[in-house]
Amino acid sequence: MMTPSPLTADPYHQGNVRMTLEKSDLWKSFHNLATEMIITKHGRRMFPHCNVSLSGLQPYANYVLMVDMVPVDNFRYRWNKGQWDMAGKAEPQLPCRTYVHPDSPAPGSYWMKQSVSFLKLKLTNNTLDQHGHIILHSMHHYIPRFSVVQADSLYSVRWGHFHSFSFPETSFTAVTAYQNTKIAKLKIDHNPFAKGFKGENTRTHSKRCRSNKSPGNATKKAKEDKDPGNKSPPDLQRPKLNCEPEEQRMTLGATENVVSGKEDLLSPWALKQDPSQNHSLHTEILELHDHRQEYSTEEQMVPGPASMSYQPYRSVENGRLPSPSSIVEDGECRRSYESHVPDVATVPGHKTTRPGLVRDMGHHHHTLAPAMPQDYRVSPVHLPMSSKTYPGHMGYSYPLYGHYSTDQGMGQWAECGTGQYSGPYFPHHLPFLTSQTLTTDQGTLPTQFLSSWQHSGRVELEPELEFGQ
DNA sequence: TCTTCTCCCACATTTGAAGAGA
DNA sequence: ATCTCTTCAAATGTGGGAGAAG
Repeated sequence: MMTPSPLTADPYHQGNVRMTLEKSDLWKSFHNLATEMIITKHGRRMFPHCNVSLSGLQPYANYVLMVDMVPVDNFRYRWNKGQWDMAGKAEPQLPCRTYVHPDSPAPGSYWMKQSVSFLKLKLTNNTLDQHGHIILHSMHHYIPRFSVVQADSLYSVRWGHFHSFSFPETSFTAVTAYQNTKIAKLKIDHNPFAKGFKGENTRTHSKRCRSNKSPGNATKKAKEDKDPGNKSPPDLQRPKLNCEPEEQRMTLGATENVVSGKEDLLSPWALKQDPSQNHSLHTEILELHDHRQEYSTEEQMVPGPASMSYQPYRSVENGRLPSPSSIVEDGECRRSYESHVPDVATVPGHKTTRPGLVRDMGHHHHTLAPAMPQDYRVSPVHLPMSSKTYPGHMGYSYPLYGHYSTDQGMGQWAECGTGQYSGPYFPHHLPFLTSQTLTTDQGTLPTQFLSSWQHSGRVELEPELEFGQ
């Protein structure tokens, strides 16, 4: 169900970029268990890795593809008795690096020719990392955000329109060690690099024997207690967050009672709370219960005009992600979203794109992750509300230059408030770009461009002030 | 004491160089 | 001389265990 070839030059499609998540079924399998991604000091690949296909691009225009990790909420979590519980406020924001696909920039025809893999993307918890890996906090929730920018070079990205996409099933919790053993098993089952852990006559077994030499392995016992799911049948039921709405839990076939006293801590981990999303994300589970009718599908099914402006607002209110209006279920393994170019002015410095205004717009301003922490809400990147939005619209686009006017100096980065993360990650002379970007034959990126790239981690972090308050 | 992180291990896959053969 | 194919070693990626750190 891909869009017609752009060669047809259908004017109604020229501006419509569609992105499809490959191996969506695999992602959903992990998502059902609450995906965890290992982060290490030296960087760890994601598994499943991000793999998308694109359509609707202009074949002869150059595009830059990027992905960054957006915090889903403003909380830190802990794995407790088989589920993720909130464990306080999130750590101060880290430099949010953007991984630029090494093939960027490339013509639209190139990107559409085959699926685009972000296999080499690595996650790290090392704030001093200088390899361009994406720096994340352990025990925090993130969701990858893919961006497509029409730009002839990495220099001109900031003047291009961003088409951003996010797939709820790709959200994950960054961990330094797997908390949910079911996730580990699922990874072993599907990741070829982990085949060494399959079967019983593996090193794991021998190691266990070795570890038996040390009697009274408290750690082991603690771990068993840690994941009581081990003792339960392998029903592959996704651990439930305390913050999940009750009706959703019930729909998912949960039997546990809602933990009382946490209702006011409703997590904005939107993908876990959007019933319509669950409708598609938990198909495997729901097949057993067939409670689909219990989901409110109006967002997805009825993109009426009345909801056009309301939905993003409600998304925030309920901590939901808007439903995609153009979800394409291509078999079991692909989901796609279409990004419509918003009807926004493209004049640099356009008011609607200024962070200040975005802030004034409060939680209305984006459709991607409405439950973002405050920091990201003021992010000038999430601002499609100023433009024509479509209900249930996952993808969005925006003019980047609007956020970083040409007269914007580096000074603003230095204005980040006190009390925020003050680690060594913010030397202005160090580009927070991927190694791919840095090694491109474009050479060193201009300062202004660098500053714009820092937007997602730093520039937008004006609200970091809140952390210090 | 508990939770989280880091290091190391053994195993599997991937990659690229080297060599053989056509 | 060139190309293709095979072999092999090194590099890389993986989850788990043990112990350290806080």
